[in-house]
Amino acid sequence: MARGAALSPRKKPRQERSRQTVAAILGAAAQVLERCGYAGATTDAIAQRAGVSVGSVYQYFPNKDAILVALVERHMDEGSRLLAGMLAEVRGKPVDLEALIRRFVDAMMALHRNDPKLHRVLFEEAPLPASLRRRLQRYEDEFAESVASLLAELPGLRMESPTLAAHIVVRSIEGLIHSFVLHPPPDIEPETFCQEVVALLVGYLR
Amino acid sequence: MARGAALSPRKKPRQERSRQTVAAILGAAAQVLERCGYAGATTDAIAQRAGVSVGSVYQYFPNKDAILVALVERHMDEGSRLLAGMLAEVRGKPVDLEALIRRFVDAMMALHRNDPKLHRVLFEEAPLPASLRRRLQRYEDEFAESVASLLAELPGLRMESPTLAAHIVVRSIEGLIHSFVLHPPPDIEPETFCQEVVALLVGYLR
Amino acid sequence: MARGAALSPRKKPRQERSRQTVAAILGAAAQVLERCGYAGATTDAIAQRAGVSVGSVYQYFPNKDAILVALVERHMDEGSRLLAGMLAEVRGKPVDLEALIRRFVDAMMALHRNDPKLHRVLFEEAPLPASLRRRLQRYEDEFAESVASLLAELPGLRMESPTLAAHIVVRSIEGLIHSFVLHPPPDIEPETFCQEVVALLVGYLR
Amino acid sequence: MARGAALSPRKKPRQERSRQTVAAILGAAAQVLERCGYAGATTDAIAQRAGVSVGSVYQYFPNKDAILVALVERHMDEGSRLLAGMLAEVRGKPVDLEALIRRFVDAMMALHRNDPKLHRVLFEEAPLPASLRRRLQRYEDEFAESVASLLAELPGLRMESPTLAAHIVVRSIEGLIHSFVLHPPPDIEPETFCQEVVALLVGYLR
DNA sequence: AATGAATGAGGCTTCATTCAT
DNA sequence: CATGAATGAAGCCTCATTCAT
Repeated sequence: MARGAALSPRKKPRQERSRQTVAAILGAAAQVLERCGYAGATTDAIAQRAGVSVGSVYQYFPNKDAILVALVERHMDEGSRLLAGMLAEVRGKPVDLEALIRRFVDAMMALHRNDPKLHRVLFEEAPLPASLRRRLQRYEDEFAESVASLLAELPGLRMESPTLAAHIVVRSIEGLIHSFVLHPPPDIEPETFCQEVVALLVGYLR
Repeated sequence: MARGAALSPRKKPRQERSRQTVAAILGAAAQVLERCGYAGATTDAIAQRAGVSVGSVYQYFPNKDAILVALVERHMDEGSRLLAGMLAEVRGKPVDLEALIRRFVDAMMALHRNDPKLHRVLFEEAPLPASLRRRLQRYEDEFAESVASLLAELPGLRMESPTLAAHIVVRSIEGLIHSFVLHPPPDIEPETFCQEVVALLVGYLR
Repeated sequence: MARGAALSPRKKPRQERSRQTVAAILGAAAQVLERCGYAGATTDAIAQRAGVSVGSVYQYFPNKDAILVALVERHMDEGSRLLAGMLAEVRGKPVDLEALIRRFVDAMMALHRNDPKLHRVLFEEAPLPASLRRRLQRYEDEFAESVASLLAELPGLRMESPTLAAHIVVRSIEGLIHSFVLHPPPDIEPETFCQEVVALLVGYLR
Repeated sequence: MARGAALSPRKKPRQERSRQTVAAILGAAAQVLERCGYAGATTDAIAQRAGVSVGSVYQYFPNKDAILVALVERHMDEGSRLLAGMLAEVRGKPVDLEALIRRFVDAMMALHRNDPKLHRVLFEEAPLPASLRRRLQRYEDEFAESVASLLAELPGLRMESPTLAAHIVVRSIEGLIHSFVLHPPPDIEPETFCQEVVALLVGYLR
């Protein structure tokens, strides 16, 4: 990891062609990371798979890690859109606990189903720069806070601390689904699994 | 990572001196991995910290991966001893569900508290050879099976599938504690957290 | 540096606009060379500072060397105009030795004062193509010859060889002023320095 | 040029073999620099000419510039030994001005005769780190100071400022010989040239 | 067995130059 | 003609591994 160096994209693509190139690079990086892991994702491999030359990669990203960061950000954006959407949707009309949890589980499942391996490489294997790690942390904390306030408003739940409960909820959903998607246990259908996760948390909160 | 190469220690250390050297190398590798991450753990760094020369490292390990594998095995051994001990202890006398879960949680906590960072590097960041990954998987499955049969014997639990339940239990404990140790949420004591995890699972199973 | 390639400007700028562009590029190259040294003077940097695209640079110069060569030629032209002017002025009316040397020193000082750093980069740091180096050499020899014949005509000088004397004169003036401008010794005024150089050479020739 | 980075040798060679390797690398670097200039002196070229692999180069030098620095230091050492020796020799017994200057000229000639092109590349073409440039400057100033005090003690010299005179002496000798060695003017023998330089300075100082 | 010097493939990055728009 | 995106050879450097001592 380049320390303190520029990690943000180098140049905003002005022409249409450039935007395509950047997209191709990010897509290629995702594929290569998924297939070969962090160590195997060389800049040459990424460029080749993107169908461009290394030079083009460096026209838009100051170094290899910047590609990674861009990818993580793309994932974070997607994730936060999904979760924010879910929260907004839920906040409006009153829902019962089970429906709430189920939505949450579904959203998380959707988030992980796309490319679970890439997710793993990106968030576990890759040595992300500290700043990005902090942002991730902050983001997860905020999300947990939202869930906490949501739980606090639900009637009929006995909790000592909504914050603690929210943490447990957020992290067990995240952890369970992550592990399920990455190492699916034999003979268990996703739907069955999701129902069980919902049962786990409803039992906990009620 | 050299794939498909020999990964088992090159030579069984027969003499005392050799055994010490191997231990020193493994200890050094653990420290370096913890401090510098996977990328920073060069063979030179490990050798230096172990107080031996690179040549000596290759006297006992055929390649860098083998060190990593040995380290993972050491951790697995420790873990399986801990968990097996717990299972044995529990199997003898009848315990109630809560006590059972609590023991499990405590064991897992003990497993992670030692050097959480090393654990993370070893099991998430490092690109373990496929064979080892399979062994880890198999081991976890076996453990889940043990838990399943244990649960099946407990009276008063309504479960559709002990296997599924065991999976949920094993993975949520593992996931929650892992994340708690690595990214401790603000203002939450370990003890409080453990109690909450227990509550989560007891609520689920009962 | 591409050796043996075409080094003369690719296309004579016929139109006003082109001439401006070429001038802008040369000016930019001078600035960039001065600020960033030879290594830092990339074609992109030059184009950017000139306010044109790299493509445009290559419209007028077949390669990077050609820019450098043009710049050196510009400097040589300026220098030879200055020195030729001085020689012409001196040849007409009879001057005494001291005035002659003083003029020479002043001209050389004027030549170096403008942008000493650029001068250094251009003539020392940059790997000029051999052909240009030869031209520079030839030019300096011719100039020394002129000085030699001038000295030969001056009465009252005892010299074994006007050629040798001229060489000594030309090169010591050049060398002293070059070094003075680039690494000014502490607490010495330019004027004082010039007088001293004059004294040196007058003492030598008389 | 690596900024602020380590430029001093990486590892003191302990074994005899290492010392040979370091010597070979420095020698090779000198040759390559001389033949190919700064730009052409790639690490691979140096390693190849030294008969070792790139890796070996980096075992002893942290980066390419460190080789250059070592070379410059070697030259500086040689130079300062030569000049210091000359100064010491001269300080003891009383010498007349001409003999003094002559010694100086001879020493400088000796310094430049070895590998004049390398000298040029090293001190003019190569972008030396600022710290080294300062050391060079300081060294040259000290030497000029020594010469100044030497001159101050000589009887029968009329100088307004020994410091200024010393500067003129040091720099004109250095400049003239440098240029003579690098671009020898046609039909002038070194001995003739040296005598002329001596004449120049004796005429100046007396 | 131990040492540490030597190896060299391979990764990251730059930048002169070309070319499609 | 101008633009700036694309190219890719080539340079620097690292580090797992081997080998002479």
